[in-house]
Amino acid sequence: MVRVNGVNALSLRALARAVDMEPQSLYTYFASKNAVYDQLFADGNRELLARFERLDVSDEPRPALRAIAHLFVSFAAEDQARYELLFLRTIPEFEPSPESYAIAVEVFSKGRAILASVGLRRDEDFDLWTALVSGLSSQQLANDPGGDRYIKLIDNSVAMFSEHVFGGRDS
Amino acid sequence: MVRVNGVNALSLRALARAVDMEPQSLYTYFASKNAVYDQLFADGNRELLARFERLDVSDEPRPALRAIAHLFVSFAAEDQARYELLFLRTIPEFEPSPESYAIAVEVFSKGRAILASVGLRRDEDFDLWTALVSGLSSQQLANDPGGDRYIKLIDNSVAMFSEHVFGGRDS
DNA sequence: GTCTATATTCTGATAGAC
DNA sequence: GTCTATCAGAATATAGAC
Repeated sequence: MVRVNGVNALSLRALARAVDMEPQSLYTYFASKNAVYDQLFADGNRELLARFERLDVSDEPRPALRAIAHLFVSFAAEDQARYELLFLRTIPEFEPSPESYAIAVEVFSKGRAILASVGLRRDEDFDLWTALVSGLSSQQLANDPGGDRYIKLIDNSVAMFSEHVFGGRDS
Repeated sequence: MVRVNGVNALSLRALARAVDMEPQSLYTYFASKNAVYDQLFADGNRELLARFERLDVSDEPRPALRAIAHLFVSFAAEDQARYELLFLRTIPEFEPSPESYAIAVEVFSKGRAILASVGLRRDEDFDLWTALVSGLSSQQLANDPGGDRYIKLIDNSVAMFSEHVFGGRDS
């Protein structure tokens, strides 16, 4: 539902109908609407974390950064609503529970650790990296949903970034 | 209203109350709720266009790019809801009217023309530029609203980008 | 665990008097 | 141009029978 109609189109009534239930029965499973968002938030982060953990990271910075960027932008491009829920603050009243937020922190730490392992350790560089990758993601979603206009720019972006932070050499 | 509570918090009733009107009287001014969004969309784009036109663009690429990036990221950081409305596809049912969309196209053309004037002419480079600048913007809004964590990275980002597209020389 | 029934409040929108 | 009155339906959520 959320994937098709956006994160704000979620209605407990429609969700219940989709699983052949009366809307009221959902309250057996979710304490509130935000609890549903919270579950989606947690699931999304778990999925991203799993992909990070499955990733075979090269020792060489450039191939490693390429793989990470492809992983993230693909994850983002797959599902606009999930991207909004996880990375944009688009539902003002929603805040993840501590348990769900902990998973998001884990994702962040994992990403950070991978980047550190290829030599990217400065806070500024990490922020610049996330800005670059999230920019490609959000532009892909907003301006070419379903296409690959910005996905095609990933390798070029990584080259630009690597040159900037690593200079001529490789670490 | 939208600025404070987000783009989805807009209700015609609350809007009417805010201007001391009965909700029904709004229909004298707006044919529908989407017409209100459309007005905001047009106003936002007009404002951005005006700022672009006011901008005194340097002949040198690097200072020019810095000024453009600062202009855009500042515009974005000022107002999360406006940014969502103009640049993210966060209201699924809303599509700007042809008249309003024309203003958005004008903004795009103006930005494109300014970048071309400092030597940035390839489509790919332009897309990479917008990804970088929108990445800084959306990260600033999502992770440090009201702060300057990503704004501080602008000059560094422009240096990285310029080096990549212009190489050693300046155009 | 699922249902019926219901509470409460909100939503966008229209008709027609003044 | 603004109002009153009203529609038709949406929303989240609770109480209590089975």
